[in-house]
Amino acid sequence: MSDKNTCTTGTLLNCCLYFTANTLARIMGRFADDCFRDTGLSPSHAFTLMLVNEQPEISQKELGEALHLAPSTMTRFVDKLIAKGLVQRETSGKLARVRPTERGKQLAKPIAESWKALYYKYSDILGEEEGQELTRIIDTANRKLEG
Amino acid sequence: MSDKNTCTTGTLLNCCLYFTANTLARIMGRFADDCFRDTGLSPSHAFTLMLVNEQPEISQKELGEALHLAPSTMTRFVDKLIAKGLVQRETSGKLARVRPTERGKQLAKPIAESWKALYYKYSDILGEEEGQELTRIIDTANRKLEG
DNA sequence: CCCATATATTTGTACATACAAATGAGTGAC
DNA sequence: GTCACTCATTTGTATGTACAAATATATGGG
Repeated sequence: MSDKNTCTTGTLLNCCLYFTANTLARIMGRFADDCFRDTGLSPSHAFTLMLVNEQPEISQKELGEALHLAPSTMTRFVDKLIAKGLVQRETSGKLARVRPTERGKQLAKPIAESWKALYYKYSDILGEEEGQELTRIIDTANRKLEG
Repeated sequence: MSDKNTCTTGTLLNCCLYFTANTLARIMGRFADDCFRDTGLSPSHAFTLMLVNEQPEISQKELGEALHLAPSTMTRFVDKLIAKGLVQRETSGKLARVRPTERGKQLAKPIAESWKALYYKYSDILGEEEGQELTRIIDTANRKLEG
């Protein structure tokens, strides 16, 4: 008769995908914050810069699509990266294209390393195979849910 | 040779648990916001009230543990529920116990219904079995990751 | 050429959440 | 009984993210 099996709402919450997904996201958020701390960027900003480094002149719309983030969020992200001197925004017509500065390019390697550290951090706990499997399953669900 | 298989960072992101977990959480957040809209509460606040209704005189610490949220976050949540006249805070010693008001109790049913609607909303897309399976897998991972 | 419409971005504002520091309350050693 | 310590809560402040409304640019029909 473990506590785990009594049917209180407390445990019922764990049967709710909204709830478990949010919990996982917050846990991973803490992990990622730790790993990316020495890049001086939050994980999302680091990912943004990573995409910009990889595809210079990418538009903000494209960034938003790649990151599944709202347009206004991309504006704030790019604003912040500009403030840190890591990218430039070049508005050509109605598009805003984003390009890395030299300092931005130099961050490519530290970001890649932080990202790898994050991968190992959760893989060490979940097991590498299981971690990948979990990621794959969630990704598949995301595609379905996004319609 | 679909685009899906080219190895750009854009697709690599989907192999990152931090990224996929966050994406899932945001998608589910939108679903939940929709479903809970007519309760007048955000999903997290609704869950908080649900726990209070189920275990009157629960302490904020216990609420935080059940919801995996930081103590300061619980203070804000309870503040908000008080402002809406749904719960009362009764500080006895160093503990803050929370109890539902009549209006809070009346919300129990609408909240339960919204919750069920949320369940069906994602189950319809993922399949009920698959949704449950996904939830279970994430919950298991959460337990491991929380240590 | 001008209007209607569609598209990309920006701005104002708001919400959920967290961390760190401050407060307030109980507890055990002496 | 007081001092040191721990614990629950609160407060100040900051971050990430979103929505809705505003703006700016393109585009196609007349």
